[in-house]
Amino acid sequence: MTTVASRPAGLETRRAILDAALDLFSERSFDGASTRGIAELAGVTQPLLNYHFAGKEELWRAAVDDLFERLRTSMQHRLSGLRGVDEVTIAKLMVRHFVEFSAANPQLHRIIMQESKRAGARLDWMVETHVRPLYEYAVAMFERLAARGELAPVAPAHLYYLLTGAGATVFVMAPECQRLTGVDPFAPEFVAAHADLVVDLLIRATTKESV
Amino acid sequence: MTTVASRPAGLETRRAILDAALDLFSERSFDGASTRGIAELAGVTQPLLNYHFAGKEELWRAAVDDLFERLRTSMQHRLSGLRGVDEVTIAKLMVRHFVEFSAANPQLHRIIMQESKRAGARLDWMVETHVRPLYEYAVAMFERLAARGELAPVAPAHLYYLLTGAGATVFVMAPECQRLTGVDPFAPEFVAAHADLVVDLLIRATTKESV
DNA sequence: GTCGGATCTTATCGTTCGATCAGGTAAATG
DNA sequence: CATTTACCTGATCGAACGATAAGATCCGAC
Repeated sequence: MTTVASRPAGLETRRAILDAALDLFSERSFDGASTRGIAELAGVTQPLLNYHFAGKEELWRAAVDDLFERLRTSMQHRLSGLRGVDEVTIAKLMVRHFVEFSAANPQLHRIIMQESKRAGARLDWMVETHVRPLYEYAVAMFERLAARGELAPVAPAHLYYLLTGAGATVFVMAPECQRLTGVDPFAPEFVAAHADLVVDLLIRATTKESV
Repeated sequence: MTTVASRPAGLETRRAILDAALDLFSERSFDGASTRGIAELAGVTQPLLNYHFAGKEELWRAAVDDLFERLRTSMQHRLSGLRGVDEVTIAKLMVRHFVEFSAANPQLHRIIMQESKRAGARLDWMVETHVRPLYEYAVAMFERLAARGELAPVAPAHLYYLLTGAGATVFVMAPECQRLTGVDPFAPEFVAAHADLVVDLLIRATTKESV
């Protein structure tokens, strides 16, 4: 915690600001999160945000960049060393990792859902920079599974939003879930059970005979 | 449009304000929607909001009341005149109506998701006033279906958020869906197909043998 | 016809917002 | 030791926020 090292004290500060920004942006939306609130949560003064980032919009982009980067690296790490495994198993593993990541990082879909409600520059940037590559990857996987007869040839838009909606919503709405059901959706047992259900959902509910 | 009638000119204004408030609150969150923006969308001046409603918070509550009231009445209307129909059919019909209502009124889950991200007075009020009755009804239905062997005895929190997440997310995120996939999720064919998938998902993916 | 309450507007209040400026401190450099 | 540079803070700007006060308008009642 105490700044010890040579020069790069700014890197720790930058990280603290990014983490605080991610929390507040995801929880209170872009407009609802004030730069003063982010600064307070990060333990710094407000003008420091403008020293490290060009402005509020730029800070938001940096936080979102950082979040998607974590998703990519964690997914790659999870799937590394899987040579020769059949694609159905890989698909199940990816869905499972997606659910677990959504539980460990509820900010991801909170921000995505927030921005996706409204067309605009932030949504355009987020989609083209971060979401589309994931979507294209998922679509390609859907198509390979459908060609093998493992998945019904349902339009990818349906499958994609069924997957993200079913897998992430309960973690996005964790405070409501806690209050409404008394269940903590971040509890490891709940996350594991939910991942099982979503995997079953996507793989079994859309097998060829079913739809 | 032109105010014809006797006295209640205020009722039309009140309705215009409520509609505008619902659109902006759901799209830009409570903090992101300004009273001036709502007034402009409603075609009135900003102080008029404080004449018809006690304040921004009160306006938000009135708009949410109105929205949930529409959900209740439309559901009752859809289910009226269904005597002697077996419960599985009723359940399917309710899921279908839920998806269709979510498509016709994307504000519903936009507001629910927005407020559910963060504990607070607005979430508490919304859950206890509007969400809990729906949840209790759904849980009772899950339990009856499970007792008949039509549904696996999965914890209701999973089923509830699978249903709402799978059924509503694509409409909440309609602008992203449009830009990402080129598909308009509000198109009648898309809504119908999505409702089919969700019904299948909930009824078939959780039959006893599956989980 | 005029009176009274309901409806709506103009002007403005104090607060908070994001951003900037001028300066200050401390570590690296010569 | 003197100077420079990276990092950080206090003070403050104009704009936008939610709210209110004071008054205009209009319609039904008597």
